[in-house]
Amino acid sequence: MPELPEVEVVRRGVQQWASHARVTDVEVLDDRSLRRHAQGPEDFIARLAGQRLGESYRRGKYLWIALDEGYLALVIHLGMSGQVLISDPDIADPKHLKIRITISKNDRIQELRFVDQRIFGGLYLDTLIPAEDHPEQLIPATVAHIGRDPLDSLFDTETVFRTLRKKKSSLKRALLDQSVSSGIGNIYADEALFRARLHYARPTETLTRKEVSRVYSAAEQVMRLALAQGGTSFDALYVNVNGESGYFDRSLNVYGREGKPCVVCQEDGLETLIVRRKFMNRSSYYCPKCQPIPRRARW
DNA sequence: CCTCGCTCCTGGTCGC
DNA sequence: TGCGACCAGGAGCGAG
Repeated sequence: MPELPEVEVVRRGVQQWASHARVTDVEVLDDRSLRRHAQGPEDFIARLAGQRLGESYRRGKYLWIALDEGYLALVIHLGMSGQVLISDPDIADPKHLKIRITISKNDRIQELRFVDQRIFGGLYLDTLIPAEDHPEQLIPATVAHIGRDPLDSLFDTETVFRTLRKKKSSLKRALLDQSVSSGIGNIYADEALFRARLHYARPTETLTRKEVSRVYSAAEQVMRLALAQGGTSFDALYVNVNGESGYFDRSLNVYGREGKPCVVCQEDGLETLIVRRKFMNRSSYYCPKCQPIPRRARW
């Protein structure tokens, strides 16, 4: 499943191959992949066709390409299984192809193909508005409520700390809450908690500034590591913008490691086994020794 | 306003 | 071998 590092890889690919190209044709093969585009496929096609694409941006797992005209952006969310492929038109359509955007750049015709098996992702056109905390930056209106992600240079730990102190929730729930900070999914939430030696059921209002800093720094670190390795994925569904799979599972220390020894404990000569628990209807992995259950846990 | 559980969707896997 | 149950999960939405 695409996590933030994969989305950043896709953004870079889109920037290289699609930015400053002209849209010559748009084909919607499955209306369900037009997420949130209430006006329907005809409107999407009519407004996108003929446009010149501008720069590519990202916040959390939202990716968008600004259009040269009209303060509009083509917003892309990969969801669970979305892929963006840049292909020559003579290459056969892949399975689950949902939207085809034919582009022309330097007299070369290519296709930006949106492929999605589970249809949790999708595309839509949205208006660009100034970001509230930094009005020089433009952001799609539907993405404006999303917090900055840990890779954003304007990400502010102090703001997050104050937000968490006011909340009555659990730490993992807050990590996954996209209005607090964006781009942290189930996998990186578990990895960040493990590295910060904090338990997911820790009540947010009891967190110290130091602990908040630790867990978000950990999230940033593990995502930068993934990015340096070309994206995290152990799901063959994920393919980057040029159609190449990314692999990174060896760098995950807890996620998916139920019953396997904790790598930190192992260095101390202890054999603690990673535990899996149901939390928020999702799997959570943690080390019972490194991440003890807090005295006043909030499930 | 805040918190939290439900829901969308498909394909792979497992037990009987 | 067939079939149903279950699992994976981002994020919007609405109930309380």
